[in-house]
Amino acid sequence: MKNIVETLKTLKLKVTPARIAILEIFSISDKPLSVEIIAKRMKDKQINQVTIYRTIESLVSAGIVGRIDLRRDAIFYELIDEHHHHHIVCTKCGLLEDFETCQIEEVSKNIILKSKKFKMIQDHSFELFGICNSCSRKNV
Amino acid sequence: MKNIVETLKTLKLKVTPARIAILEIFSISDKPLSVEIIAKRMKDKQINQVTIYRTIESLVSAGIVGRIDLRRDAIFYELIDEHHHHHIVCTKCGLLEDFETCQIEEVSKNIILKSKKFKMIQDHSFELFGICNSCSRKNV
DNA sequence: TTTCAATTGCAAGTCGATTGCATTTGAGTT
DNA sequence: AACTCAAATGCAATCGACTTGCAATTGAAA
Repeated sequence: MKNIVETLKTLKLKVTPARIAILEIFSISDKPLSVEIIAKRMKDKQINQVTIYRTIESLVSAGIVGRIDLRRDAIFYELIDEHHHHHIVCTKCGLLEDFETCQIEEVSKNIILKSKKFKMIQDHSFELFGICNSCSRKNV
Repeated sequence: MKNIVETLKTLKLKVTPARIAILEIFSISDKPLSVEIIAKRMKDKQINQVTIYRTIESLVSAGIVGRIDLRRDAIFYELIDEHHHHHIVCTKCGLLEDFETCQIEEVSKNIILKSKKFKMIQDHSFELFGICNSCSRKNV
């Protein structure tokens, strides 16, 4: 992500402390984040948790943040950047690994061509769930 | 799904009214169901909503029911049957369309071969999200 | 500097899902 | 057929992620 203020202006979103802070946190993180995690990383700044929820919602609507269901306690979010990727999640400990695949886009295209009820896809989910090597060894 | 009682016995699960009722509902439904929907379809039978939650959990653990996040209010579930499929979801009205694709299994295999932190995948999510033709026309 | 919709904080509320506990029950054992 | 006990169930209470109402504040355009 380039300059955060510029990005917000381009999107015609008001430049507010909450948006800047949250986008900063996203841009230095290489992992999807939950509202709870974001709140912890903002402890110094005085920003209400409700504001985090609403700010993220505005960023999702603006199309620069994506929502991910990792089958954990809360919803996770991450910046939608040029490196489109997906995740493998450990169902025991939550460990994440990214992977990139361009095949999903092809699959989606094929599917939409065959669909009778849909002509256009906005988004997709594709996450893998397993037990990481570390948890496997622990044999929990 | 063949005989429900036989299935439960094979899985070493007790044959209880709740399990039978829920598996019956699943087996006549061609769509994923939420706990709320299942509860409605069981109004005649006297089965507590908590029991539905716990029964579904046992069926998920036993590996015959799968959990699906359709980005709706609640989690959805459906029988894991021979026709492995995924869904396109209308983000406006929730309309569902199934699709089958064997390509996802291939993609998963390729990914796991490259992974450093995982050697085995249990499950995956793959759903498409869009606006259905009907909602498009309404231009909401 | 004026204006006003958008944003924010606070408190309260919503609602899907979970938990504790006493009771019941399925199914193996005697 | 009676015995045994872990598993399953119902009820009430609770949790916790998320949402909403409302008044106060603020970003940014006029």
